[in-house]
Amino acid sequence: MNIDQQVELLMQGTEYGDDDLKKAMATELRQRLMEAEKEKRPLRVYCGYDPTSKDLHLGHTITMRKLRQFQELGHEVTFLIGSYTALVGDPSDKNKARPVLTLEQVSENAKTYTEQAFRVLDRAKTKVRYNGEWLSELSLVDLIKLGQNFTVQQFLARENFAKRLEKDEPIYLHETFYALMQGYDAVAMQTDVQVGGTDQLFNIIVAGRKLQEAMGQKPLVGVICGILPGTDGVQRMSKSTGNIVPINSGAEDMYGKLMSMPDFAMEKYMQLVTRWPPNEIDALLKALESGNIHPRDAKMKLAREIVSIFYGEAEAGPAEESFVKLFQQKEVPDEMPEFALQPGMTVMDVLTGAALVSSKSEAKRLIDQKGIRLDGDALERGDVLFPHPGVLQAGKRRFVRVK
RNA sequence: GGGCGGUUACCCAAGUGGCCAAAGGGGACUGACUGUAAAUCAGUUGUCAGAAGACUUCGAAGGUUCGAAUCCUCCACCGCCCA
Repeated sequence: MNIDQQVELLMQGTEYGDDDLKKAMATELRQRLMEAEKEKRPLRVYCGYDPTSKDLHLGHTITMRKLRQFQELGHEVTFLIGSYTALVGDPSDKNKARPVLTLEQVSENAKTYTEQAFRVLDRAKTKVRYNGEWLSELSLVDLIKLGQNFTVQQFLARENFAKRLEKDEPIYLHETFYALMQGYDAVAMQTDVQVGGTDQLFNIIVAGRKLQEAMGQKPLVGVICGILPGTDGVQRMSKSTGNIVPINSGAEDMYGKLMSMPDFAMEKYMQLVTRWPPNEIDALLKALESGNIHPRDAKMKLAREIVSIFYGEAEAGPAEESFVKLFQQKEVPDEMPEFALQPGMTVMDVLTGAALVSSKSEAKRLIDQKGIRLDGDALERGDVLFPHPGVLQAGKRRFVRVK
């Protein structure tokens, strides 16, 4: 791959909210790549992760995919765990302050976090580090000196702070440390390239570069990845919005969740999560536009690609088959939880016993709405004896085999 | 430290003594339609009970009242302004 192709690939799916900035970064990236080639050294690339939760979803993996691209081009990738920054909580993507984690929670989360990350990253080529390594060494004086590089106005100009200010919501002093800490990460690791989401724009472009310059380093190139929308196609994928595609919930679940995304979200997913090169994505998008490919089929191709990234082709195939069977041919899934029917049990007993519903009221509602089916036939009442063993279905996607 | 305001169900938000299980919106869920897409239509959205009804809920705890989300006291948390 020549340098221009590399730049195109690495800039795929990036978003700077400003064309000039994007061009500038692309140019700088190109220069760095050339330098690296000439000096026969890999670029030092990193992305930081705050292990605020244990379970990763697709949104978390966007930057990992980007790191992977760097790895495949032979660069040195560091998976940085924000053991210290997590103590602060990044204010970036929230209009609220984030809860602060304890060190124990951080290290516990970090473990499962990296494990899942290696489904995308090449384990052998990834360095894992914790920013507590250097941040814990900083003295108060050091911190003050870092702070001298920034003005309060710069922080207040940030969208998320400005918004909170506008709405009279709290902005805590410690939140402003986050950018300093992250900027210092870049300095400590003498970073060439930092990868992050658009919510990290300020931390990377302002804080990281500025501190590096102040410390006499060459300012890093920021590769700012676009934000992945959730299964609703609009809002950023996040647990609190409830629109996530978890990466640890099984191939079938992932396939199904991906198929439920709106058509218009496909392009983002192609750019941000697949392994497809830019030209292939273009071709697929063109085929979609001209009607040469049915949107559903494109989505199936997309879902299969993504599932196979995380589970391998061996599991992606069957996941697709069972999806087709289940939803296109309306058959019941092959595997589902089982529930042992006891003599004398009513429909209600089974529904609550098998945890298909969270309350009896909910069960009654579902029954009234014809949402409870046994072997395909809607059950009319909850207070009668359970008719016979079979497949009990609540709504579209909750199944239990009653034996 | 002083002055003022806020805290309502998953979220936003109305409600200032009975007609409040609590308007409205969002979200979610169910059904129809479908490509588990979008859009649309109909419905549901505290718990328990076979409609009736009962019980628990409006930051926490006490109190006034026949009756409180609404009034009083105190506590906690938050914001704004002044210092």
